Amino acid sequence: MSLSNREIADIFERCADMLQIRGDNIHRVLSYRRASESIRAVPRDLRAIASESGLTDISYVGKTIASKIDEMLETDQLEFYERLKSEIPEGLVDIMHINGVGPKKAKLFWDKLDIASVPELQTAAVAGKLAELPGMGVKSQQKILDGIEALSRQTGRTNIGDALPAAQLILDLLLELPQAERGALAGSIRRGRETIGDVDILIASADAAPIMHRFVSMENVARVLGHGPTKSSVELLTGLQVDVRVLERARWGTALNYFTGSLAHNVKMRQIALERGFSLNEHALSPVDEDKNIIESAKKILCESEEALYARLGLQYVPPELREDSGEIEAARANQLPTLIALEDIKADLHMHTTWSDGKHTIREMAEACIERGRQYMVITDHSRSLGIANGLSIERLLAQAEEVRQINAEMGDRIQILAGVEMDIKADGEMDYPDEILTQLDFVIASLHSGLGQKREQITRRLLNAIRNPHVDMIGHPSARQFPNREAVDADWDEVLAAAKEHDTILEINANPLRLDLKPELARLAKDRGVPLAINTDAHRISHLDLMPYGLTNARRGWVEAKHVMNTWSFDRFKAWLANRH
DNA sequence: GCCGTTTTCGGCCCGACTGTTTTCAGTCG
Repeated sequence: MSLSNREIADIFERCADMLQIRGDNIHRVLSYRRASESIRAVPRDLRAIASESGLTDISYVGKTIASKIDEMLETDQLEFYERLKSEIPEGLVDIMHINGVGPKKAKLFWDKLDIASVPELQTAAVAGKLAELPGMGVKSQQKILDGIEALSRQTGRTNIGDALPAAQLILDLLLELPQAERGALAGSIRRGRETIGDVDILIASADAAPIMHRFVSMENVARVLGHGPTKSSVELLTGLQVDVRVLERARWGTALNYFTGSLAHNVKMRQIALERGFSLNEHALSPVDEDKNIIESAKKILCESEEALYARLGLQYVPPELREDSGEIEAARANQLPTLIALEDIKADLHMHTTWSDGKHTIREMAEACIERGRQYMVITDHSRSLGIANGLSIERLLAQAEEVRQINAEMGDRIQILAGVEMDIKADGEMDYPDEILTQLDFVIASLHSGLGQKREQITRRLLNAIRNPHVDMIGHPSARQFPNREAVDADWDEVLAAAKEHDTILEINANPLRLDLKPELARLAKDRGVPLAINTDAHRISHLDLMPYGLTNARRGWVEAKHVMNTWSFDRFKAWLANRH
């Protein structure tokens, strides 16, 4: 066994927590946190990076952390972490993750009451022992009990497909108030992350009280976590936490930028502001003196729009999806940000299901729905015979379906072009689910992994390569097969997979379903950098799923993908010519 | 512990809110 990127990132995160409890320098703690986040986002195997350009190429990985990574890759453990564990009980890290408890409180409980786990803390709280501690009281004790309960209720982060509609409803509700001048979603939901910790909403208004009141008294509020004059937080009945902040319209640009994040992006923004003689916060750009102290007498610069703020700092406007400190600041400075793909660029959907397998609507119904959504062409791609659970198509049924697709396509005239395809299983042994002579009779073939997802890297990689090298396979569907919340991406050698896809001109899909979003952004970025053709598809199993396309677009944008990288932005004639050339 | 379009040393965000305080500490984002 060898440690994965994720496991290594987890270890660094726990190191940061323990160092913080121990009271180490906060910037040292932050270094470990930043390194952890950075490693988590790396799409390639750390081992490959170590043997090539070197681990310090990863941002926030310096000499010390690089050598710690090396140690983990070689020995599967980290001496530094083991030492910390002998010093700080691991349970304190869990305690620190309770809402309302930080490193100081965790250490206090350990020092004074010898508490080293969440259950012990709960017992002490129920017995009323926490309230007797210095700086604590009955309310703090109750808050901790609530926090423990919330922790057990919550399964972590919320998928964007659940969070976004819920957030949008609340925003719309607040914007109905006459006092609300404008409003927006901020935070990770605006950046389009796959999962959301909590929802941030900003409202511009000169009269905050009615907005705060309306927000905390919504009918779907489970409990009010905070209710101040300009900021309130609630937990919804679904367990999702939502924060609303009210601010002056004149400060909208700085505030929206600040609360959109990411933290790492904001840090860089502030650095650039300082270079230009300003301290930047959510309220304004404030002129500073040589010692970087704010000059109180100087006039502060307010920004009513984000565009104005970026312009003030000499930067191109950075779309929210790029704000992860992964090169966007440098690109904005050099005026070299990409023109990200947008929904209007999409001309087709290359992956959808019908009643022939596990879809809910007929070919004709899906076609009409695609026409309504402005698609110029589409591919019907039901499941193949091995996927029995999804009513996969036998060879006879597959060919009969292709016949029906062509018939309906003829009926549709020039309203839309429908191609006959299939989503074929890459079987667990690496074989394709249909023989070549059947595949030649189809217009478009997707190959996907649906089984044997826990196989070892060599085996998964070999299966993907088999599919990519098959001359009849045009696209790999949801290549990593990850699914939120519980199914991890398969372990594959993505360097090899991308190289093969490039060589054989095989499309890798960006699956738009919010439970998949696969390729993930980091891999999509790597793929387009290496010249691999991409496509963004809904994988619709019913008409309403066709509207999930924007999630795929957002995911692609997070991978710096432009329209020119994506095949289903092509005209039908160009796409058809590409297919003809392949087959 | 990391980082460098002022730098290889000296920075690294800080304001709102809560609960405990009686002027502030801790947490959060």
